[in-house]
Amino acid sequence: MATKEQAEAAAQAAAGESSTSEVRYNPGEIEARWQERWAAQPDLYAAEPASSPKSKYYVLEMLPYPSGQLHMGHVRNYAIGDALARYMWMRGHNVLHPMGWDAFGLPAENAALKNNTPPRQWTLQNIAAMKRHMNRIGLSYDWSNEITTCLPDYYRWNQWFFLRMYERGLAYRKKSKVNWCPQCATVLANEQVVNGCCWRHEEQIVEQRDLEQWFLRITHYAGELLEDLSQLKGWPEKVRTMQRNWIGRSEGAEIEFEVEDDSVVPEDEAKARKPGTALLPARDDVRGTGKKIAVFTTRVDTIYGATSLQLAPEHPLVKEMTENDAALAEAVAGQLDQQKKAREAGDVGAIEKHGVFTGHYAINPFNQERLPIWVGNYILLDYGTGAIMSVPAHDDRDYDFAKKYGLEIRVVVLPRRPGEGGEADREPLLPFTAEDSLLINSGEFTSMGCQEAQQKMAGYAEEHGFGKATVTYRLKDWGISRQRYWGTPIPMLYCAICGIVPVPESDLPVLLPDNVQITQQGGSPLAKVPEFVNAKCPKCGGNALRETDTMDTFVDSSWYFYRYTDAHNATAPFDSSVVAYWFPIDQYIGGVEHAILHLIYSRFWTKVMRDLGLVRNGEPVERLFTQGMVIRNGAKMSKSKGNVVSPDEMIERFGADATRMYALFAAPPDRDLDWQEDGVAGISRFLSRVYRFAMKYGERARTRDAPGAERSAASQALLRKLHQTIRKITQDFSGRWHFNTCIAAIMELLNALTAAEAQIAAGKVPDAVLAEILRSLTLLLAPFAPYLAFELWEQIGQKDNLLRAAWPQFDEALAKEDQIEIPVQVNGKLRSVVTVAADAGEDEVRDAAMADEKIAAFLAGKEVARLILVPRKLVNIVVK
RNA sequence: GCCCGGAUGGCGGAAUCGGCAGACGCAGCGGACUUAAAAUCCGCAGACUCUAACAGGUCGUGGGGGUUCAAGUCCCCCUCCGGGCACCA
Repeated sequence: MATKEQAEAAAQAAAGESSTSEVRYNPGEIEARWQERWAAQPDLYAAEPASSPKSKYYVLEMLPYPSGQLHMGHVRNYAIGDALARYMWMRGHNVLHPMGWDAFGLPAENAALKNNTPPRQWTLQNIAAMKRHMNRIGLSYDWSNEITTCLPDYYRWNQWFFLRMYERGLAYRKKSKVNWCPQCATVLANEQVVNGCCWRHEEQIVEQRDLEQWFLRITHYAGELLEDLSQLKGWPEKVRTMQRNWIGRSEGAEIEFEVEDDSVVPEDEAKARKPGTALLPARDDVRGTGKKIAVFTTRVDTIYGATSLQLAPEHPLVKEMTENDAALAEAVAGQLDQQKKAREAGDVGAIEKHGVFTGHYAINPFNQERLPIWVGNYILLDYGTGAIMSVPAHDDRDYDFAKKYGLEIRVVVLPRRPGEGGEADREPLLPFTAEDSLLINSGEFTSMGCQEAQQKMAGYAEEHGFGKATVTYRLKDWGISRQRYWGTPIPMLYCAICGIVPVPESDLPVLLPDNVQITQQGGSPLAKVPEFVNAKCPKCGGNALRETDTMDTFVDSSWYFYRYTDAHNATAPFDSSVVAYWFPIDQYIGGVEHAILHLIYSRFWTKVMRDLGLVRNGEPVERLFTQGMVIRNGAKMSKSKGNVVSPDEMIERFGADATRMYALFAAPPDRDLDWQEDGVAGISRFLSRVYRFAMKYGERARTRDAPGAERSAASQALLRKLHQTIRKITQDFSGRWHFNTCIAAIMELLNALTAAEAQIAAGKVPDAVLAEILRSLTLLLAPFAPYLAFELWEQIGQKDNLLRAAWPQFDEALAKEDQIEIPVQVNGKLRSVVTVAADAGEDEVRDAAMADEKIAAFLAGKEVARLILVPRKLVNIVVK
């Protein structure tokens, strides 16, 4: 180790030299120069054709909405993808790294209203601006397959896919309750409703409206979407869990209860019936009406404990019952109203349970008991069958409800073991919901375990024709109709004679007209354009009306990454053989906010395309990476919080290299990143030190001499550090992606170089060694600071394209330390450190430890009970 | 309520397999260079404690317990923060 005096002498020597040949790192000048040169080589980052002998690597960042502004979240996302793309090129892969624009959507219409600029013009201007910003950052995109989703050469294929789905029954129209955002003046998908509010307008309560809508049958793939999640080993567990919950598979049984025929009920009994009465025993003269109520349950084993049926207020049978019962109609209407108010209050979970007795009864098919039929506000129409059997003893919600209305609570399951729910084989604490338990009072199923009973009872129901085992999903079909202008027209016609008629494929694309008056009033703006609306029916030639709704913009982003492989194809969405070469995407990078919406739709679309015979892969993305948010002053950067730092300003002050490198250095990429401007200045200082060092010794690094065999200790040490750095970064790229520590390692390498500067200046490090170090250092920097790397590459006399230069190989022999420090502990406490040869044997290490003065002092007069020696790690001496 | 993350110096973070806690950077302090400043370079730097100094000691990774020769890392319990889902039968 150098003494303080030596170090100061070296510093003085170095300082003296640099003052005579003052070089300054000027990122503005360097980056402007390289940008010009890169702009002159449009195919610099172009992927090679599928015939390339190289192995393919498809790296993709989520395409942005062209708001016109890049924010730090974008910079971080793209810096990660760009580092990976550049690394993969240098590793000899054929890299596809495309970019495009998610260009349809409401902001363009809002901007049109505000500035009186047509959406198309506004969007295309923004795209041009954002593309300039991306190029300024120095991102290695292959623009030859750029996609703009609002242009007809792209959206015609949305229409084409829609027709294919329509032919297969995967696209259909139905009237349904839909989520309506008054501010967007359009329908929202279930996935776009957050806490009962609009995803774009956090304060806006979503209303329910009845509308005719187009749906895509994503539920057809619910099972597969769920099962295939287990194949996605390269996806974050968090995202897989979120999708699993969203799909929400429940195994259970559907059981039909027949409604009792009221006309045969004796008059006195009928009079006795009041809301809240308990169930009635089985009667011999009971007759069914033939009307059935199907319920879905995951606990068919508890069916002997059912003491009422509960229907959703919107259930069709309730509608029927209220027709001749004004009092009931009023009660149900009140209930719906309350429900709506509670939902608007926000906290759905806290809504008090509420019910109305309908006056009717149904028959439990297992024991012929007669269950009162209620309308319960906690029953959801669109889950399961919209009706349940209520088993108060064994369900939390049913228990609350029964307590409130005094319904009978009948225990049919006992705990097997003490602990959960009370003592074994005794009446449990209610409600008792554990399933590892035993049935009682359940006819022939008594004394079975719950799981066994579930199977047997579902089988019994099926045998007797009143039910079956079934699976229910939470996932619902994807409503894609939007009453907006700036989207893909849905290629459908309504003919007075022929009904719904698809636009023939030869008539695609259905062009979105330009001259449209945009208003925020309800209804699609396209409906006010007669030239668009009025068409001829392709079947009968008569007058027909066009569908005036447009598609959800998530349709655009569900398959865009396929189009990137063949964006100019005019006869098909893409060439399947080219897709077969590039897919699946090797690495997809984006924000976790798309964990459900975009990433489920994309998986669905891929499965549809596979079934259409267009692609062979069943999943679009092999590995997914979700980067953390960019935070400043403890909150996510946002205009409303006033803590936004603009990338432009950072680039202006410190350069693109420093800005993007800081985005990788400040935190591991999967964690949130705290933006500190002083940190960017620190990176800029580091790049400046690299630049000055390289410029000072660049001339010597131009040597063509091969490194000689004889090397000074200084060269050995530097080469060791170099190869350790290469090893660290290479390994990190292959999995962990902790670019923050990669950059730290490059800093350490530079620190070692400047610490050895006196020896370097004195010629103790041969030029050939210096050349190897500078070349490798430049290559290591290339994924993170491409401008500086290209500049230095040239300055040290390299002529070939840096991006195609081979990534440096590390040499284990050179990376190996010849001496290592072994910590020595006594009773687990660090007492000394001994230095031994790296290949020292156990005896040698033990002897060195025992011989150490400090250790000897600790051992004096004590008995060594045990000695633990971990090779190359540590020695721990246990004494009594 | 349920399911995932996370908590380490003044700050961002490091410690990849149970083996020297705090790499690297920021901010800070001291110094060199300078007429001066900026820039640059060198050095110091978890807390407490002992010492004139050298050297040393104790404590320390949100809190409490445990396993182990050894725990930021593994196990159990708890607190706080962030995210997702939520009357899903």
